[in-house]
Parts: sequence; structure tokens; C-alpha cells
Amino acid sequence: MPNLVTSDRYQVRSVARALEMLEAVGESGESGLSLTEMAQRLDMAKSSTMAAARTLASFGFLRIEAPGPRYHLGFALLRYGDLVAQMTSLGKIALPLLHELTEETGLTSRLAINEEGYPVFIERVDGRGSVRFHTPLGQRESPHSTGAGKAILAQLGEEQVRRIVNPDDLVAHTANSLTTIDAVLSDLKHVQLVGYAIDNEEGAEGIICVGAPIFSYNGHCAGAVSVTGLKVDITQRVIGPLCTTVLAYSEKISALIGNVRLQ
Amino acid sequence: MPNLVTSDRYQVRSVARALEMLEAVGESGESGLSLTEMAQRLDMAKSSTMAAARTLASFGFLRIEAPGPRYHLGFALLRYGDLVAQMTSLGKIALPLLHELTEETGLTSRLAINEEGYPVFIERVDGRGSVRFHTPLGQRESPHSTGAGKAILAQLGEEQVRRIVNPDDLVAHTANSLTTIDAVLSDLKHVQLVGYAIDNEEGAEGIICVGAPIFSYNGHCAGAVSVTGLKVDITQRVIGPLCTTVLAYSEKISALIGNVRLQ
DNA sequence: TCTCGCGTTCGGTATCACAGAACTCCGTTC
DNA sequence: GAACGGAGTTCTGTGATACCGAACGCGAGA
Repeated sequence: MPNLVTSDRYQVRSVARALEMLEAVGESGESGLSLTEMAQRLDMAKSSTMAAARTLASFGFLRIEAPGPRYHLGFALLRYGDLVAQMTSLGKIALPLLHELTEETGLTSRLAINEEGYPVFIERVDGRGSVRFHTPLGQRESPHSTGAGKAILAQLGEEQVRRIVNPDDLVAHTANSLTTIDAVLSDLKHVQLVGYAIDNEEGAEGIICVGAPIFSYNGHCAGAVSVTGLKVDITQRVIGPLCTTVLAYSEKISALIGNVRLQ
Repeated sequence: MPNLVTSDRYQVRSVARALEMLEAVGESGESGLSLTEMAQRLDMAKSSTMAAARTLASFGFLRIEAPGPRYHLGFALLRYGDLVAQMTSLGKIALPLLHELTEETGLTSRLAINEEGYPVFIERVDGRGSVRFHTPLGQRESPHSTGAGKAILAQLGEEQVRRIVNPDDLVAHTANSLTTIDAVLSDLKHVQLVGYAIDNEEGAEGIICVGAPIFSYNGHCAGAVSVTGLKVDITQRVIGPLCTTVLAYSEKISALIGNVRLQ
């Protein structure tokens, strides 16, 4: 677990264990976990595990499903997730435009915020295609192999990019993956020139993604909007207009959140 | 905080405090809370508060926003909420139909699951109207003053209804509110007859809601679907067809999740 | 019927969560 | 510019308590 801001010292052990428990249950997926399974994964005594689980359950963070009780993620998480989405004003403002963008392109569109240079997707509108992209919300995604990530990175200086892009992550997922920091930097130069970023099967085979940055009232890059689709659907003939469309929407969203630099 | 399933004994105090902290931060809304504000609300020492907050933050459940650090709900909650939504197969299956329903009616449509007789909304598609209904997801709503709640209640026996509907909650929010258990029961009889439930300004002035139950493969009531709109938009002329539409969609969803009782 | 594995309860103990005091670092005021 | 107040942070002692292990009850298979 990466510590985003804070140090390890002066933390509450039992709280951390409870949160690890949520992680474990989340990873278990649909099937959920039994008490003993949880205790084994967390390397705790069953009795301690139950105390923590009951606490989480009484707040709705876990849901206990009889019989032979199995633990699932609780609906309180749904409520809090909804709260976060509502509170993030960028998401609130941009969502109608995401729907429009998907309507217009037929592709899955997503909105990412800029969290210290990393893209964190906070809204998603699924496209018409039968393929559903597994794109979890709320977690940091790869900065250099997603359209949104590259759109955000392109707004930063070279030394910041070097700090954010972890050399260990520059591995070849596909034939097109960027595997050196120099390749990333030169790609970002291109993004700066045209205003949008293309992930041409760099993150996953057969998947293309176009992203463009969103600027807030103070000129800072607040995030990015992107569309994702299959290579077979996004032919060379449509990629040009698609980029123009995404860029237009990113500018619309920027304008909505008060950016006046445009025009 | 109601204890859903578990008893108070054998819980972990520090975990409960941490979760209360999340509640407090959630209630604080956009502005977030400072460390001292949290400490005051939770009646804890600042140092203890900070330890808990740091633990939550290191797992992404809180987000620390400099300067003069203010604490907000973290994006991990978004991720978990998304996970819950994905895992709840009813929501996954019904969402496209909710979109259709909103498309067809122009109203906000919602999907509730049946949690021990209470409606818990897990999906929402906002209508075209300029009014946005504040309808949080993931928490138990009133069973007797919402369309979805009444649709679910109507599938239960009288003694179960008496157990679920708290007499203390039978207060008059509006002139149309049902204020006695007998009024509720007789209303439910009507719901059983026609198959759908109407909340005619019972929960809030000027707001009408039509709900219909969803049945799973085993014939149990899995939840309900409902549409919500302003009284001025839902005239007497359209309410009839609207009810038919909602009922039709509830049957479609029932069919999709494997209910074979229909036709 | 016996047994195994599960969830649950309970009591003792070492841990660690907590409070409080001390400290630093602002911004404000006199 | 010094003094002040209020903020966040660090540190330490200690008593509450989170944890473990053992025992219990129960249902499902064998």
C-alpha cells in the first residue's frame, strides 16, 4: 500500500487492519469472504477479525450475508462513493458533457482529475459497443500509457515528469509501449503541440484512447477527458475528427469551470 | 447509527471512531474539516485524531488538502463504491433499462434493492428537467413515503410491514403524508391490486414518484424501480400511462434477472 | 454417532491507542 | 518587530483495550 501523503509513524494499527480487511473483501469480488478466510489473509486471530468485521458491518462498510456468514462490501461505500463524486465539482460539471461525448462518438468516455500528476478517473460513461472496458474509478492510473495521463503529464515540466514516471513502470505491455523516459518525453512534446494525446495500443493491445487536458480558472491543469475504443472501431479515417472532438469537449469543460484563457 | 446486524459488544473502538470520522467529514460537505474541527466533533484529543486521520489518509479514504490541511473524503471511497455497484448484479443488469426509462419519460429513474424490507437506492439516472433531486445512493430510505419503498412493502405480509414501519416515522411531512399504520396498510392493498405504487406528494411537497417491484428468479422481491418528477410536470393526464410504463420496465428487469413468473 | 470445521464467546495480558503537554510555525495585532 | 494566539505536529507515560488463545455450540458430512 503506497502512502500518499503521510508517514507510517503515528498511525492506528487496528484501523489499518480494518482497512486492509476492506481491501481483502474488495479483492475477493462477488463471492465475498468467510470469517476464517479473512483471518487467514490478514494473519489475525479469528476473534480479532470478527470484532473488526462487526465494527465495519455496523457502519455499513461490510455486509454480512447469511448463511455461513460471508462478508461483502457494504452499501455505505456506495453512499460515500456517491458523495465523493457529487462533491468533486469538476465531475458534477463535466458529467453531462461526458454523456454528450459518448452520444456523439459511441465510445466510452472518462473524466480524470490530476492528482499530483497522476490521472485518477472519477466519472465514466460507457459506450454503445458490446465491449465494456474494465476501468475502475478512484485510483491512480498509469500516467504514461493512458490518453488522459499523457494529456496531464504534457502540462508539466520535464523534471516533474521524470519524478512522476517511475522507470520500473516503463515495461512493454504491447509492441507500441513507451519503454524509455526519452520516448515518453518526446511523445509529450507532440502532445503539447497538438493539444491532445493519443494512446495507440500502448497500454493494451487493440485499444486506442484519445485524451485532452482540462484547465481550471487559474490556468492549472485540473484533469483530462478521454475516450476509449477498440482499434477495429477507430479506423485511420476517423481518428483525426475524433481528436478534434475530444479537444473541443475538453475546451468546453475548461470553459465551464471558469477557464478564460481559451479564445 | 443503527446496528444493522451485529451487536454492540465485541467491536473495535478505534475502528468505530475512524468510521465516525468519515461520517463527520462526509457531512461537512465540500468545505471539508480541519484537524481541530474533527477533534471537536468526535470529542477526541487532536493527537489521537491525527493518528486516525493519517491512517485513513494512507489508505486513500481521506484526502488531505493543503494548505492549513483540510480533510476531505478520499478517492478510495469512489473506487469501493464503484466496486459495490459493479458487483451488485441487479444494478449492472438494470442500468441500461433505467437509461431507457429516463429517455422515455424524461424523469429521474432510480433502482432500489430490497434490504430487509427497506429500499436502498443503488443506481440513479437523472432526468432532463433542470431540477436535480438530491437522492443519495446506498442508504436505507423511508419505506412508506417513497414509491420504491411502498412497492417493496406491498410484497410483504402485514406483520412484517408492522415490524418495518416505525410508528415514530409516521409524521406529516406534507398534507398527503400517511400518518397511521392503517393508512399505510390500506395503501399497500391498493398497490398489490394494481402492481405499482404512487407517492403523491407524501414524502415532499410538489414531488410525485411512481414505483414498481422487481422479482428475482426465486420469486422474491429483489427491489424496485421508480421514477420521480415534479407535480407540475406529471399532470393527471399523463400519470396513467406513466404507471403503465414503470410497471412494464419493472417486469422487463424482473425478466432479465431470471424471473419466469411473468407470462 | 462421531468428527471435523465453522462461527462465536470469554478472560487474561501485553500492547498500543489515547490524552496531554511541549514544540514549531504561521498570521495578526499592538 | 515583538508579542500573541491558534494552528498543526511531535513526543511520552499509562491505563484502557485490542488482541490472542482456548473453549464452546452447532451443523454437515462421513
